[in-house]
Amino acid sequence: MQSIRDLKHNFSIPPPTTVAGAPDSYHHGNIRMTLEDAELWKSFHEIGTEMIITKPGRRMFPHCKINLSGLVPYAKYILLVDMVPEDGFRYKWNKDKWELAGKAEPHPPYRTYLHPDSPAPGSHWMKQPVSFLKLKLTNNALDQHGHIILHSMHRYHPRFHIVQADDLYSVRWSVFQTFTFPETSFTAVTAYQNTKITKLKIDNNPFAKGFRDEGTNSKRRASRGTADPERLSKKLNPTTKDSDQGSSPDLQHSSCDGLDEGRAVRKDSGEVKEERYSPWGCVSDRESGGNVMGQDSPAGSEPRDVYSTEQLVPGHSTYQPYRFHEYGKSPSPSSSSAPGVLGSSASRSGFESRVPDVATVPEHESKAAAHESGPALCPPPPAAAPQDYAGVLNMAQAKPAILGHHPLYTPYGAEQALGQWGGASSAQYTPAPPTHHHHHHHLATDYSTQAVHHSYHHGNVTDWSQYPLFSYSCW
DNA sequence: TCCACTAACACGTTTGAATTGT
DNA sequence: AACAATTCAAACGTGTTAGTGG
Repeated sequence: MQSIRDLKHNFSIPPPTTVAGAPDSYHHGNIRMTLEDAELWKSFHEIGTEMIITKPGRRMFPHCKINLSGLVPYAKYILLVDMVPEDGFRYKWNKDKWELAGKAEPHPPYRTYLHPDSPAPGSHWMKQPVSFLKLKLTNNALDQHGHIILHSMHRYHPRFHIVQADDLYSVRWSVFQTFTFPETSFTAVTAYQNTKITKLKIDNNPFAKGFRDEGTNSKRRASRGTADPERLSKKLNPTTKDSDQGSSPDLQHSSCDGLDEGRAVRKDSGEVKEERYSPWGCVSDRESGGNVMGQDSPAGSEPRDVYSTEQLVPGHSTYQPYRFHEYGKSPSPSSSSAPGVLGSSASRSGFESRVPDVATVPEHESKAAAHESGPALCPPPPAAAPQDYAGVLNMAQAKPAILGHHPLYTPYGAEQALGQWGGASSAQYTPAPPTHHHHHHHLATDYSTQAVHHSYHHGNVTDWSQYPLFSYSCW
């Protein structure tokens, strides 16, 4: 194993790769996905995007918004988003740049965000940009709100998954396609490190508008010094938002993450990466990330391999290894020829794969689900019946239809569900049992129990499988 | 002392129920 | 009575900053 010293080797995060002549979108088969607000993303990417993660959960900014086309209008699809590590390292902000600070820590429970409109017909997804505004990131490994859990000072990038399925129960049997956009990579932080990023956020995020006025800041600063008694009392007011659990309320907003209305569709996004592995591939355990990446120089393309190497594609015997040249070379700004990326992609058939082992847990419907189906389903061996792959998903107001009348595993609605959440099989993260029921509107998969492998395991599966969309927990 | 992180803050934005208008 | 438009208070989403803990 390399020492941190070796790893550092004068390393610093290089300027983001500049996309030159890259396609503004990419499509698997007939499906085409483009990133909305690509320019904004790029402006952040050029500086080094940082996403704040807090205990209660924090939204992303820019937030993920995509355009879709090529879907079968009448076929139903489910959209999912998850975050995967960029590499196997931990970073630190030193002076004015990012530096390696060692190997990445074991990743916390994996969760996947389900777009609240899911499932919806292709026509619905295509008629306007699809935003994931309500997606929240947290650094709380014990989070019970279903937010995506990340480590601070680690780098990640979102993956967008499109699954053709009538409901979450058929996801496992459905064809899914995954897309990623280089410019959406970011470093998770608990406090902004690069002031340029802070400024960009303030200038572009409406919610940060209050900080554009310097006078306001100074004023606040002044009042802060004198612990105003009134303020303190105000804090005690029941109506005051609870900073810790306060995030739950937002989940109650029914208008969340819907499709953006009347928004102009921009298609000038940068190069689009596509991943052909199966996010649902078998899970071995997080360590592989470190192992795989740990050997390589961060400056090289290797780090990328953590998520770009060949993936298990259940149902496809012709799976081929695939590597993202560009994406992996963040250090080399020049390597921007997007064509290479696409060119390197293997056979198109590889883009599709079966989605196995999917268990869903629509939160806001957890109660109903619990009623209908009762407690968690603890399935038999993997690769068996649908129920076998009970997973934990935090769903943002997923349509009740998703649950349909199928039995569900409810992480929040049912106590036992939570047990799975923490993962009896997860030695590292063992969230405390829920003390109360929540209406969870996020659908997230908890991968804390990654020891399980499904039977679709392909011969040359790689460590990629450690980043599945769904966990095979519950047993 | 340094670093990562947290909680409390102030304040603009957004939400959504109540109210008013057609 | 039904629906649309408007109001407005509460909740939410922000970056800041002092304080905490290792």
